[in-house]
Amino acid sequence: MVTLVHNSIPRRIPCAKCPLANIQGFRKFTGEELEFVQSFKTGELSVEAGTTVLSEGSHSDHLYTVLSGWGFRHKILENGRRQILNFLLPGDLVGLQGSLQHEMGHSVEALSQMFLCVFERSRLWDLYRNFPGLAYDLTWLAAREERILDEHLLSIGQRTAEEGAAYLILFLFSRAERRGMANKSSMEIPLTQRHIADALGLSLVHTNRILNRLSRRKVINWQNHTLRIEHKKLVEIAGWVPDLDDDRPYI
Amino acid sequence: MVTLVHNSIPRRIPCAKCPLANIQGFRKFTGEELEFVQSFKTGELSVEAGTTVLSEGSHSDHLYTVLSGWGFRHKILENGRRQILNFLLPGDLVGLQGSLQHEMGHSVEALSQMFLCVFERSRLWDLYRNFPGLAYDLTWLAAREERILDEHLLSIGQRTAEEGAAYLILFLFSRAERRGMANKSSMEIPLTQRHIADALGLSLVHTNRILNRLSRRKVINWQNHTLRIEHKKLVEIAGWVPDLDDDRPYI
DNA sequence: CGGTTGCTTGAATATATTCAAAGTTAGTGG
DNA sequence: CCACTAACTTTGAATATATTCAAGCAACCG
Repeated sequence: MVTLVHNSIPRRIPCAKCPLANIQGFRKFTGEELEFVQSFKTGELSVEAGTTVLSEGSHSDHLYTVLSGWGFRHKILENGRRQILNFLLPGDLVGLQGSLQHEMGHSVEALSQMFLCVFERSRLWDLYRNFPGLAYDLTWLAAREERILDEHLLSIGQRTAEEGAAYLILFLFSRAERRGMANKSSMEIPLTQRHIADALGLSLVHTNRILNRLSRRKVINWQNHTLRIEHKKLVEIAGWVPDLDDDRPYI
Repeated sequence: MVTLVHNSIPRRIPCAKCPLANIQGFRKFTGEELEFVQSFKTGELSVEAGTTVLSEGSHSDHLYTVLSGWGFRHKILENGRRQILNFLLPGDLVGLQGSLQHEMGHSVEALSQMFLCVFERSRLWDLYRNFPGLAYDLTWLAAREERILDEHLLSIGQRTAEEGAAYLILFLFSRAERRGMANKSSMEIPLTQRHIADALGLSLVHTNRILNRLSRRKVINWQNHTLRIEHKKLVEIAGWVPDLDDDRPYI
């Protein structure tokens, strides 16, 4: 299922022409950093929707940056219940945890076709020794992920099902918007209600009823794979506080 | 409420005699690192139980390492509901997130008297530039926190209340044990049921019933502030998988 | 003591799950 | 083009899980 890039995107994008560089709000590399990152990068990976990119408990020699497409991180209990931990969008780093520790603590699955940049774990130490700016970025990315997880924990633990759903939708929307994958009120979204349920820790049936309630009240409109939102209403329901970030780095 | 150290621990512990260094499983510094950390450290802080050490939304010029005592990180919704995100024990880093980003995304409160090492945020960049090993450690610590949060998310989202409680108790126990603050089956624990409830995202009443059920079945015994556990039974209920860590760093 | 904090219990209610079944949609192959 | 399948969504009904409200109890502290 895992295949090398062959068609729509050239086999090897030079980092100088990284498509992520054009996204507003993403940090720019210095010349030396760019040169290093180019050598750190050993290839590209293309996976189809539904593919498992990394498995919990495995040990990977690579880490990745999402170039395009959607994915998610998750963990599964022995009884089969699945918790979606976070969603992955372009610019997100994949597998850092597994690179620092023995094994991956979670699995990663593609929600749409994804293109990923492949980096060599073995050269991570070079990065730390010679590129403190990039090292700082890695910590920054880990700290931001921590912040997102904090917020999700707050959502699942303390918000009502409806508030949590509203929050999650706004979260996905704002992340997509920043990457130019959504406009003010509508976006293409490759999730099913099952994913929402597993991210919120709710049953599929209950999630369906909550989403329908929001639809009937014209807060959202989710059809085919496009989601339209009434931003103002959602913000009110979710108690959303926008997060003003620094220029965000990627590698 | 925040006071400088004055009595039981001397005003300034030299890093060479850091009490954390004696804890088994904690990483040792090289000579140069030690020298830097000593200069990075600008003081110590002692706080009483109940003190808020850092507040969500604030901007702190310091970061901290817990030298002794218990604390917790949390976030609060406008309606007053509180989610405990994680607990803090000796060796844990406090406020890294706030040092990398504009503001703290969560608050930190002491559960017992705590002693903390105080570091200067402004010198963080020196650390990255000159001590790649320490920089790596910071990323490692952030990645480990991420892993813990992943697990908590799994717990709250997918485990039953009883499984979640069992998991949380084992989690606290294993962390305390590694620091020599617990023996095989019993420990001093400064939490109330309110803290357990807020960490699990359950109401106080329900948490009480769940804990009593575990008590009646002789799985746990929690009286005064000491907790005794039947390790084997808890592991079975929680579906606990021990995490074999590297030597863990601290700063 | 009196006041506060934390634990416990019952009863009523609300929220969410499970089970079961049917409706919808998109894709596949004859 | 239709029949068929698979994946996803929707609904109802029964049940389980968890919350809220209210009250009482115990321990501790000044």
